[in-house]
Amino acid sequence: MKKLSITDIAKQLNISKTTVSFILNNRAQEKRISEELVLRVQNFIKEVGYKPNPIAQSLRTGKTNIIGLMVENIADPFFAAIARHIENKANKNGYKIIYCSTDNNTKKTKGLLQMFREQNVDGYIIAPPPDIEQEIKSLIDDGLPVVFFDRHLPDILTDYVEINNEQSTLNATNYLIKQGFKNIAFITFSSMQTQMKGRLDGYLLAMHNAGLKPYINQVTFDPDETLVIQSIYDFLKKNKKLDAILFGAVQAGTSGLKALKKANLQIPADVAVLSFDDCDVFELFSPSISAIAQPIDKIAEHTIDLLLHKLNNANTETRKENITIDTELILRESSERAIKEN
Amino acid sequence: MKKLSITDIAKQLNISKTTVSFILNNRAQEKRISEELVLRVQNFIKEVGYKPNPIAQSLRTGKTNIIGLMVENIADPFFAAIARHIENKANKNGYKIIYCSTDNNTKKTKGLLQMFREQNVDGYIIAPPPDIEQEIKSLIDDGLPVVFFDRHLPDILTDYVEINNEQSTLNATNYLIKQGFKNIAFITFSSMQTQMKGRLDGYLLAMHNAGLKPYINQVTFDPDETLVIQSIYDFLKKNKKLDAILFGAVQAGTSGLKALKKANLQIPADVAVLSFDDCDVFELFSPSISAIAQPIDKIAEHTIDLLLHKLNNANTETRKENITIDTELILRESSERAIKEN
DNA sequence: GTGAAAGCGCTAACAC
DNA sequence: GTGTTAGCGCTTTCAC
Repeated sequence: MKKLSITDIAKQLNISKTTVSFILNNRAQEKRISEELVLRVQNFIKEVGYKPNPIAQSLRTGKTNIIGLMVENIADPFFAAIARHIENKANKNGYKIIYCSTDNNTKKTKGLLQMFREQNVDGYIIAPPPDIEQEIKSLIDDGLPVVFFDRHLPDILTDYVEINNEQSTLNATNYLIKQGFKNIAFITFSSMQTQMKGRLDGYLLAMHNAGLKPYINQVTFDPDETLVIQSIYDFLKKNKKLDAILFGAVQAGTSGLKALKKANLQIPADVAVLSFDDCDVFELFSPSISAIAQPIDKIAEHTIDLLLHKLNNANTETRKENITIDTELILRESSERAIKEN
Repeated sequence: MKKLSITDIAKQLNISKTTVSFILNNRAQEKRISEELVLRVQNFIKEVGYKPNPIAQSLRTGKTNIIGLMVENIADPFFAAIARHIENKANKNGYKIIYCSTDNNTKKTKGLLQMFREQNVDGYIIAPPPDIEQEIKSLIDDGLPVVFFDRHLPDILTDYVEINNEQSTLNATNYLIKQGFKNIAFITFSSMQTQMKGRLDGYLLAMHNAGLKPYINQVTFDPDETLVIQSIYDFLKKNKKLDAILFGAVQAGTSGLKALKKANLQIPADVAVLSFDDCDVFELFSPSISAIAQPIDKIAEHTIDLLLHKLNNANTETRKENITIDTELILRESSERAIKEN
């Protein structure tokens, strides 16, 4: 059973395919096609279950109704959750999502970007890796809508959605300071990307304001978690005076907890813990883990909204929107000042 | 700067686009095009950076090089990890992935399936929801390659990759029995799908073999986790004799742990715990949580391999492959028989 | 108000 | 060995 084409429809109804096309694209009124014919066509189409071939439409119009989503890693719970929300809303608006994981790797991303371009995706949602400015610029120059999330590129003028990274770690660090902790470390992945820089800055500012000495451990990210754990473990061994740790990312946090376990340090008696990113099970830990929760729904919602808006208003406006969203500091047991027994 | 088309290439080289097309599609030898011309064309193409328009190719050939991936929920760590592996391998083989989340909802899935069909995806990787047999059958009848994973539909003859669900819970339950537990509950989501049925069967078989009375709690899945927790909590309150629990899915497990905390039950002193699906942080819990680990990499690898194979050997063979993969029982503290103090 | 026809970029049957 | 040409299914200009 071959699929019907617009020509088949036209033939069977003894009209031209132009007319069918106009009716299909809601231009019947504009083209002053008789109410009656419109109805006849619509009924017939529904009856035989005809659907226009989107590939032919794409070839003709240059629009694919596909959005390219580039996350760091789709297996990462944060990005997976973002992907879920974006998918929902995109589908509702007639868009499909092609995704890919950049691994935050510049070279890989260039290849993926090329793939998306060849595929002619209509718009891009990207958590950009470093040093990708040139390729993004070329995208934008060609009039393709691009929205960043989670981080941005300072040299690129485009819409983006971020959380208030600096304020978040500032608040968290201030809280730890108020609890009476003095030797507070910041453990994170080494990165010069905006989100990570913001988090580091917030921590440094709080420590500076309080006149405290900062302890920073920037771990090189590695897919092999044992290396990360070892690196944090070594840092802990070298800095025995630490009484609190702020983790700059959830992967650093969980690896850090494993390192703390390995070092046999009690939380929060020996060292208090607070991690960026909340995670379902943190409340189940003993002690439960304090966290800076990102409002993932909001981030995703704003991101896809921004892109859909650009998609619907091509070239209408060039104003770039930058949205900053607040995080929530969730205080649990791990960051409480314990009464030391002496 | 307009993109070049094959016609432009042909014109600039003063040859016909057929020749260019043949060279592009590696049919130069077969068509006996001179070595020299081939080289000239290839160099020119590389020089100007020409890439064929995949949409025009699709329209012409009916192939899109897109794989449709239907998971239950892309935000679920299991499915996200699967998606990651499939993406990797698909990209390496020149395929892109369009994904969607079915929510295990039949009606929603029908719509998504329709969307994929309209989009003309080349092949399907699906974790099928219930009652979708008709639509899948129609897919297969139309010659479209379909591979299931995580579960299958007994009435549909197609390739699938699953784990050994029944054996997994059989082993786990037997382990608990050997530890000396007598009142072992199985808490899971109510579902008649093959994977869930297998897990239930394994548990029942083990209990039956040991002459023990089964305690089953089949919770209705709800995105609002508090309802799940409450339901498990109620079950715990009604069955105070329980000394061990086997959870049939990781979401049941984490919700269950929250219910146990709420009920103020100590693990494993009051009740031992073992959960289907391992999760990064289970080893960090106090006590650490025992789990049945699915080899996600293997599942994904076999699944995409099966599909790629079908894609490359269209119609060559109709033999269906069903792959069953073993799980790993990871024993930690939560399932150890505690020495009760009396 | 409706239809003929061009053309989006590509592949491949067929001609020479 | 290479070129001509028909179409894949659709949108849209232009003519009537």
